[in-house]
Amino acid sequence: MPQEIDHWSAVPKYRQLAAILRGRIEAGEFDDVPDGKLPSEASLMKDYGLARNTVRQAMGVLRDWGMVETVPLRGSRLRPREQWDAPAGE
Amino acid sequence: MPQEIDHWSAVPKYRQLAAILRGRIEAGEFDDVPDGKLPSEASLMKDYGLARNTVRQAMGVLRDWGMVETVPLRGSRLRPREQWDAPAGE
DNA sequence: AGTAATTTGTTCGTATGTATC
DNA sequence: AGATACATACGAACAAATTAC
Repeated sequence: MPQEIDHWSAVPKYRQLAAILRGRIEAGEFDDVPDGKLPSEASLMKDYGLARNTVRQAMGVLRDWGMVETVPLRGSRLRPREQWDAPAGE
Repeated sequence: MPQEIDHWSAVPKYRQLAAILRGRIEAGEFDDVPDGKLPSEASLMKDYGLARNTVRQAMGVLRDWGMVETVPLRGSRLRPREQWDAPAGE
C-alpha cells in the first residue's frame, strides 16, 4: 500500500483516500491497466480498511475533479488528463 | 420544489420540513405513487438542502403523526388517512 | 447454456464529533 | 443544559446488470 489512512487526522478519511488515489493516478500507476480501470470499491475497502460509503465518497471527489468516471456495474476508469479539473489545493 | 426551507425562521428546520411534507401529502402528491412511497432521505436532502439528520428528524415527526411508516432499506410510505393522528396545530 | 461471483446503486439504521443558539 | 443542525463514518441489506467460470 503506497500510503495509509490516518485514523486520527482531522482530515476526513474520504478526502485522505481521494488524495491518495490522486497520487497513485498521477504516478501513472493505472496507465498500463486496460481501459485505465481503477480498483473496485470492494478492493479499496479492503486495502484501506474503510467502509464502502467512505470509499464511494472518495470516488465522488475524484469524479468532481474530472479525473475519473464511474460506470454502473463496470467500475471506475481514468479520464484523459486534458479533461481534469484542477483539484483544489495544488 | 413546492416550498422551501426558511433558514432564518425561528421554527426548526425539521419542523418546517415536516410541515412541508404534510402539505404535499395532503395535496395528494403521492397518492398515485406505487405503494404511496415517499422520496428517499437522500432525495429530500438534495431537494431541501438539509443534512440527513434533519431529514430523518422530520420523517420522525411524520411518523409520530401516524402519516408515514418507514421500513429499513425500503423507504417510507404513506399510511391510510384513517390511521393518522391529528397533527398538532391544525 | 447456465449459474455463481462481481460490481455499482440505493436505502435506512446508528453513532460520534463539532458548532451554535 | 438542552435543542438544533451539519459532517463524518460504519453497517447491513437489497437490487440489477455484467462478468467469470
